[in-house]
Amino acid sequence: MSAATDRMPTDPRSRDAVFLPLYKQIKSLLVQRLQQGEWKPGEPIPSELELAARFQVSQGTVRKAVDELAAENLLVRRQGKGTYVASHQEPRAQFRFLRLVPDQGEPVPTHSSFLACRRTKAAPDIAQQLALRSGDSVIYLRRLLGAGGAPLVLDDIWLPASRFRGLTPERLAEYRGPLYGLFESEFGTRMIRADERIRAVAAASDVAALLAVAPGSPLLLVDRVSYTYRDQPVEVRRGFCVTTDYHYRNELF
Amino acid sequence: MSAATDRMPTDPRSRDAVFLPLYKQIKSLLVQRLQQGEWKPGEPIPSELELAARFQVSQGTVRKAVDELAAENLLVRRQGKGTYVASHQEPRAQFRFLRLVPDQGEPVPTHSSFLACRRTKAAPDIAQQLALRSGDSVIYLRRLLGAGGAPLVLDDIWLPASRFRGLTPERLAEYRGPLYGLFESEFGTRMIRADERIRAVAAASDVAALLAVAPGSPLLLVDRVSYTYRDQPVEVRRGFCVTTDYHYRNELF
DNA sequence: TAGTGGTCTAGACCACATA
DNA sequence: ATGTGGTCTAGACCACTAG
Repeated sequence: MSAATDRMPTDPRSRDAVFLPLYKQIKSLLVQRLQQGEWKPGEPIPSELELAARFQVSQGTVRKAVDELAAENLLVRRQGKGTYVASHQEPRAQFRFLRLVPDQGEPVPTHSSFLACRRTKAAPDIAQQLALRSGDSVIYLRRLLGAGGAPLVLDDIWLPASRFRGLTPERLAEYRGPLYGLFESEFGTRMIRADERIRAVAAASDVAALLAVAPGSPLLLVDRVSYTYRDQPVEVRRGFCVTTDYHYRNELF
Repeated sequence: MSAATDRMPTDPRSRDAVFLPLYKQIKSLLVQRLQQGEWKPGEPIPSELELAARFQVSQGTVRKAVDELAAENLLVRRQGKGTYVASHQEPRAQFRFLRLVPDQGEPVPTHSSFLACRRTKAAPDIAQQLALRSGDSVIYLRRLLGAGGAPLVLDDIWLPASRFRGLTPERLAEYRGPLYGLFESEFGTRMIRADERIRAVAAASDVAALLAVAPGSPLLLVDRVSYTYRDQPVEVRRGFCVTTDYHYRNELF
């Protein structure tokens, strides 16, 4: 076969003829299957040779598609074993979204307690960020995260109710592990990436009380919007962080 | 030729026989040449075919090495033209290390004024971060960054004096453009990556005065260590940021 | 021993930029 | 028309894992 040419000729009839490489198309098909849950987090996907046969392309083309998905943390390659759907359950991925680390020493296991879990109507700004209509149902959570006895982060979280139907205070109380692990295993929603906006603010009195700091203390405010496959927003999170013994780490490339 | 085998046999004599792929070796050679300044920022490197001939490997192997260096922002590929050494001068790379953006609207050009530029001895913590001996000479800069008339960031910067010999207040005053652009074109030192530690602090009175905020106001404190090729630390920077109309943006993958 | 991903090669052709 | 990077293929062999 003569490579890409026969498959995707630049069509002279369409005026905005777009060249889409084969491996991008394969990549898109793989994401589609991930989204549909054909392969679940933690499970292996078919081998490269099998995928190549299924999609009628060479192994090299499948490889390039899988390479990119692995680089984006959607898949995890394991030499000699296979390629697996990434999961928030694996310890390896635990700290990918947790940037707050102690100034000294190793990260200490955190303890989370939920102060609120209820269904409400989305305020305009929350609705907009979740790509919902204003007034659509959302689930609101308030969570206090502590490390080594001291309060560390107060999170307000909003989730689209449609996607997280059945998320109750009881489910939250009994669940152990990261929140994103619960979301992916219980609700089939896997967080892929997130955008954050960070600023310094003075602690309001209610927040200060919960975090056991003086009102007006400087806090790190982290506004996050999380996305699942295909850039679908699925979580809005606002966290107030005490950064006296912790800091937000970041690596710039 | 029979691929990797003949070139790098897993040596049974050495007990910790390490398999180093050919393309990793090529990559290392390319970084070495970049570090030595054989090709300067903004300049093209030889074509893939020429590099393949020079290193006696196939084009595909060179390609894989270059692909990784491009992914790490050391090189920039331009289809039909060639592969270039990345540069802080290009507008494309301007915002790679500038994460502070306005809450609304497009980034406004900033104005920087230098409040200090002198040679001193490195304090222990600075020396340690720059991999120097305590008491080695460093250049200390203090810079006030403003946007749209209002002060935005106060930066304290420490640089190893040996690498930046000849950096004077006059040179700083007359230079236009990003600081990293000056470093790379005038001192042959190109910043590759940086580690940051972020926290919220209350403004001390002197800092508050310079930033035109009330003492005790919450500020974003960004501690940065920048590295050049081969993970050599070359800059320590401590920035106090006013985040009332600006925020630090971050993307998590 | 078999199966998986990882590396390397050689060659063909395409898209893009420039002269 | 030429040269560059970009895509695709087919096949060989290596490293790693597990039954």
